[in-house]
Amino acid sequence: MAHKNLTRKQREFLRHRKEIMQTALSLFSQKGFANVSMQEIALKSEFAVGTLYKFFSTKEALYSEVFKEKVFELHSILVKALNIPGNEIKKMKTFIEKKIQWFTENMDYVRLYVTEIFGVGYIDKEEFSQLQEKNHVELVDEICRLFNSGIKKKIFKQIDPQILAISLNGLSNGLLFEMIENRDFKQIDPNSVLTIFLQSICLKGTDEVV
Amino acid sequence: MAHKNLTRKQREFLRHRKEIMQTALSLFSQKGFANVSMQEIALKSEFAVGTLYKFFSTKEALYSEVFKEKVFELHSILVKALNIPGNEIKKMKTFIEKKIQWFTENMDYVRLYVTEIFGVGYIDKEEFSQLQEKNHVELVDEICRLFNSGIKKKIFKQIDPQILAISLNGLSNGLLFEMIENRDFKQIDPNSVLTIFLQSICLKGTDEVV
DNA sequence: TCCGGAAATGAATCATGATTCATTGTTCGA
DNA sequence: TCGAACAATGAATCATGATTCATTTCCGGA
Repeated sequence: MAHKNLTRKQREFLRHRKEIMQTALSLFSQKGFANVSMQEIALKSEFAVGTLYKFFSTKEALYSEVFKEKVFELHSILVKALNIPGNEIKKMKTFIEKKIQWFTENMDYVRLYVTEIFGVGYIDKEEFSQLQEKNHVELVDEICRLFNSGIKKKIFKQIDPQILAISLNGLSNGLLFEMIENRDFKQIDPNSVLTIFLQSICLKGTDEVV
Repeated sequence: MAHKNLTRKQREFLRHRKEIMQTALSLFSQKGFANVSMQEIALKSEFAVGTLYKFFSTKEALYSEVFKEKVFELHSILVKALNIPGNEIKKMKTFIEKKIQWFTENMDYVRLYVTEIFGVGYIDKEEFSQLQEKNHVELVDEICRLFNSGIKKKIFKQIDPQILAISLNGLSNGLLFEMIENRDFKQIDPNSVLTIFLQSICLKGTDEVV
């Protein structure tokens, strides 16, 4: 990104801002929006309360920034995964793997994410659901494209790609759900579950194709 | 349940209690724990604030009661669904249908449910996760039993029932996820998704079996 | 009808925590 | 070195809403 031609002051400003956001993310993730006070964020980030307000006009604004940054991060990882070089099955596997990896690494954050998505969140509803909608549609489209091309190549059976996209999304979300709900889930390899799904939509066995 | 041999006073007490809980459920579901005040619950339920405290020692306690009642309701519906008369596929379908039906009818509440499960909730963590753990294990066991008996009867392929149970749970949860995240999801018939899953684990086509 | 105690009431108390702003510290060009 | 402009500080303010409790209302028996 544009990082040159900024004065030292400006760079410092940005660095401080980022520091605050990181602290806030970690606290919000651990304890949820309502259970974190500005005092606490100030303390941990080693700024004064008043200073936080120099960067973010309200607690909600801070939260919103922090939150949206992560949404973008995840979305871009997923889209990227669907576009790696390789055949359709490779792409699907990468998609799932990346998703699971990200969720695993950001499990604390995922809680916030779910809370917001499910509508009892703290971010301005209009703004967020619009963003969310946009991402969601984009992703489902991308997955549909994947299935379509797989069907054309006779790798997949001829099933409505829309339904497949949602099944895939649903299955992977469900797994994540399971992982989070049930901490000792790790004994189970997500791949084995994915395999079941693949078996049902692939014309041939998956191993020979990958 | 035991409802006779109570004085009128006692019955009235119970009725009032239930009324408060219903109001609270509806408010909490719509706006989440943090965004509902005791004043508001009092107003809507047509009792005075002080009265609420005659029934529930704190706001958390009220919430907890309301919340747990619903958890029991869902759990008992699911267990019942797995034990209707019929073959294994019939049971699975009923299970999914009942689950989807309940989630659909209680969509507002589901938000609370998810929030709690994902750990940023307001109910005493220890107590709740113990209850949740118990229910979850019970359910997975029940589903495993189902798959085992299906495998024995050669209706299902020979796949680790534990993995199947989690896949099924994951898939149906994921669908619900999708339904809630994306309001216009209703265009898609959950059965079509279930069918994909069934195809991959059934030895024969499902239609002939049901 | 009258009385004692149970039940209900809601204004007042109190705790928490977001937000403000007068004060203090820092930077840097003259 | 000096001081104007900018940045940081955190104690004080203020709003919200949970909880309490002194008072009132209700009820059943004498």
